[in-house]
Amino acid sequence: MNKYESAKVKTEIIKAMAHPARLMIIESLDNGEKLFSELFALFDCDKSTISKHLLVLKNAGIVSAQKKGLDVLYKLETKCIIKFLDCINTVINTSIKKQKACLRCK
Amino acid sequence: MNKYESAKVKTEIIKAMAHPARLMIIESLDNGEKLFSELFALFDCDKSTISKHLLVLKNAGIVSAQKKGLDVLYKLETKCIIKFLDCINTVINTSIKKQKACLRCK
DNA sequence: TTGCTTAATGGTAAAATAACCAACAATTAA
DNA sequence: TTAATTGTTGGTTATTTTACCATTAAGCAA
Repeated sequence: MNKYESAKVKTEIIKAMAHPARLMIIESLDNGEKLFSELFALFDCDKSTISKHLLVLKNAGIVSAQKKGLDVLYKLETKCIIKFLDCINTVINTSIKKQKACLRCK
Repeated sequence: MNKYESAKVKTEIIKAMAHPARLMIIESLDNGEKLFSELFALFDCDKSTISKHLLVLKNAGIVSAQKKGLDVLYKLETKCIIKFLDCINTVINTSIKKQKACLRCK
């Protein structure tokens, strides 16, 4: 597998995180496993939309699903995902700092 | 700013990472700053394509650019991005392990 | 069984993303 | 100045992603 193909595999997982709803699902699941109905309640959109977002996360190996009667229990497969979000905040804060510094110069 | 908007800001950065070429650029810049020409040499595509990928990374605050004569020097703004890639590998390895376990069951 | 509830799937249209080519802007060297 | 080189931007087309609606499948309860 060449470098590009190797990078492509990684981006499949990153792409799965690259949607506000899916990111919120991940953050929510970090506090413990949740039922589909609980996750769905976080959003104001069609049930099928959330179901498909969860499918994307499942296919990426980020979450796993388990039937519980009529409902489905979802849980996070790897905790490290959350640590990354701290880094994202660093990027955001760095950008904000630079913008402010830039304003002072003008 | 509500939770969805907050998540949206974060996904802007994640989306910037969610392309094989951009991920390779990030990984390359982790070894030190690079000229555009050096980064471009990693790929087999149009120069404008790479230029636009770099613009995406710059807009996300992941890299910064500095003119050096005819060339442009790019560098990584935050090192933590790289640590995340370790996590991605964990997700991949976990998935592979599960697949193998699944095969044994059948 | 017969409804009732809930998540998942199929289909479609709109929006976002990505790649190429062509043209441009900036810099260097003759 | 003029010509050559290099990175960026504009424009177009093809692909991918996303959200909704309608339908289906699975499980529960009367």
